[in-house]
Amino acid sequence: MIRMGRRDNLIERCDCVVIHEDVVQQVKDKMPEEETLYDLAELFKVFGDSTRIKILWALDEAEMCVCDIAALLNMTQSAISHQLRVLKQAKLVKNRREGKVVYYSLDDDHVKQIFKQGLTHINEDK
Amino acid sequence: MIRMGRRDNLIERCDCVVIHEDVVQQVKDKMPEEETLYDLAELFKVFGDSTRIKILWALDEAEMCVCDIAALLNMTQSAISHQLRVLKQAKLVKNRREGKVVYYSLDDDHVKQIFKQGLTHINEDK
DNA sequence: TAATTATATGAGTAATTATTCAATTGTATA
DNA sequence: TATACAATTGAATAATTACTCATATAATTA
Repeated sequence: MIRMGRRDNLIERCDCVVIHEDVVQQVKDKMPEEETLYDLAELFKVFGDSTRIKILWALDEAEMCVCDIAALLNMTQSAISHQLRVLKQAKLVKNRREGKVVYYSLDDDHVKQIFKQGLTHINEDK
Repeated sequence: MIRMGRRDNLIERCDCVVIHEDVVQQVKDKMPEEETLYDLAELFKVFGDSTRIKILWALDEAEMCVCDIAALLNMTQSAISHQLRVLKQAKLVKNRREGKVVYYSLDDDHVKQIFKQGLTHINEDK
């Protein structure tokens, strides 16, 4: 039974016979670092919630305070605040304080580009 | 106390006084349909898992069978199969059967573009 | 200072989900 | 036909998470 991983015990947990060892090795060599792919997934996870998508879209139109966003999306201010925290940690939004009011805005130029790519895929399904 | 939503009871659940009613209304008019934003979030949710990101990246390099992917990622073939199901439902991958083996490949040209945009954001953090 | 308001935050809860495990399906072959 | 194997699938579980509720913080104003 041919199994891979002799070089670097690649497949301790694979429960099947390797079919195309050469292809696997080639692709393995081309894969980015584990951490890069993890970070990428973490970023998309932030985009993977409709509330956050709405917030990002809204902030792309105009700078808004927490209360405005809550009104716009018909949600509690607390829920919005929690999500803004997530977006800020992901460095997608920034804020500035003006008295009691905190204004949020986009902190990244690529947000709309990422949206566009996503929409292209969605609309492809005719 | 000025509250919004008179026109279309927008803010039943907002628990704060609206600060910038005009801005909220302007942004509201520019927001895409609820369904569009939901679909967009659903798509990014698929990208928001490192296992799936790895699978997509791998398939961008080469067509592979389930067993190959499991070996490459050092995971069980069952786990991979479950994730391939998710990716297929999202129309991101397609497959073809050749005897006992099922080969998977990308079903979308934009996957790499979406990756690139994401990486641009990540690498922006110096 | 006390009251008000905008925002943030921590704990709790319900829902979602990635993986495991066991069993099944589909195909090839001995 | 019986066996082997790639892949799929369903149930169970553990972990994550979006939101609520109550409370705290920060800034303004009476």
